[in-house]
Amino acid sequence: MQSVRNAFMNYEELLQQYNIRPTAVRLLILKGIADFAAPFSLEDLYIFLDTIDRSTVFRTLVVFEEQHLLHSFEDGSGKKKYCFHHSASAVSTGTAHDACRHVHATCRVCGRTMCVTTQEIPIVPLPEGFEVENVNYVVTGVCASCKQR
Amino acid sequence: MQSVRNAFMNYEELLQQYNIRPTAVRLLILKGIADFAAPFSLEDLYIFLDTIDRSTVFRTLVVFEEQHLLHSFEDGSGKKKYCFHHSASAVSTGTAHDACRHVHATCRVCGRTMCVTTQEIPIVPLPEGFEVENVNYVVTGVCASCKQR
DNA sequence: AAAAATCTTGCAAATAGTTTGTATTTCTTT
DNA sequence: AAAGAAATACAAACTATTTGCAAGATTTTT
Repeated sequence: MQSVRNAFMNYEELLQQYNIRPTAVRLLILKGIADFAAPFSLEDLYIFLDTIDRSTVFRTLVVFEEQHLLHSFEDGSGKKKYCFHHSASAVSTGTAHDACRHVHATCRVCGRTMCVTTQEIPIVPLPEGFEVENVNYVVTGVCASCKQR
Repeated sequence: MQSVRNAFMNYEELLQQYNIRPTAVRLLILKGIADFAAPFSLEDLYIFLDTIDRSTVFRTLVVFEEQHLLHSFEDGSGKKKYCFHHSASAVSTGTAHDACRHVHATCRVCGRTMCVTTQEIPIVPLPEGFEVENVNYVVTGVCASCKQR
């Protein structure tokens, strides 16, 4: 699979790869998402896109997540955050393997969340018989640039 | 420090240890909390206590968390969850060491969240200069008893 | 012990964020 | 081109949290 952040990628094909009908609005929303370097909230995206209705943005995010183009998680900010999958397995496997496998670091001061992709989330032993579907590991604190000030 | 779950503990002393004035309402709320074997939401506690106002319960939880008697986290259910610290370090150190150090497992079917205290959360390398204050590791899936049905 | 100051609580309402109902528009298929 | 299906916008509902304020309780000061 091509990288979702490749500057030369074809957004239309990308949506089709994920079995999402590439409507005009969805392409606009996808382009908007690609402009975010870090996880974003519904609000972030809605403000950025400006002309598209909030409920449309919301329902589009639901579709994108259902089709595993995005994943969502909570970082403690009170707003659900979304981001692209960083692995390339989503389309090929279509299974639970497309769950998020990286750590998120949220700065309490500036509110930004970063993806920590240098290492996968370490697995811990769980209660007997618990079937894992998703793992969410969020570190909260103060980022380097906020600490200087 | 005595265990917060000791059946013979003195709730009044416990609050004082955490620098919380032990009012009648706070003692009722603390006793209510002690009846939950697993993390609970504001709503859980409010319904359980029944006679105490929701905003009072809320503000009490804020105080309990500020004084590090409880910690809170999000498990993806949309409701903030609270639970006692499982370590005994809170009073003695008074530092970031009283942050939650264990994994939570949430069942998508029954909605319950369990504390996985068999092992501490494994540490991962973070961006240069990031100062960790809190770590939240939540596994979502289906628990053993829900899987049987 | 009374008065003043501070903290706590209950009630009501505001806020924030997400989600849904429905009519209209757009797209796809026939 | 017409019919059917899907997507979108607008409005409003819903869920959970949070806050303003007045009344009550507790602590401190005089």
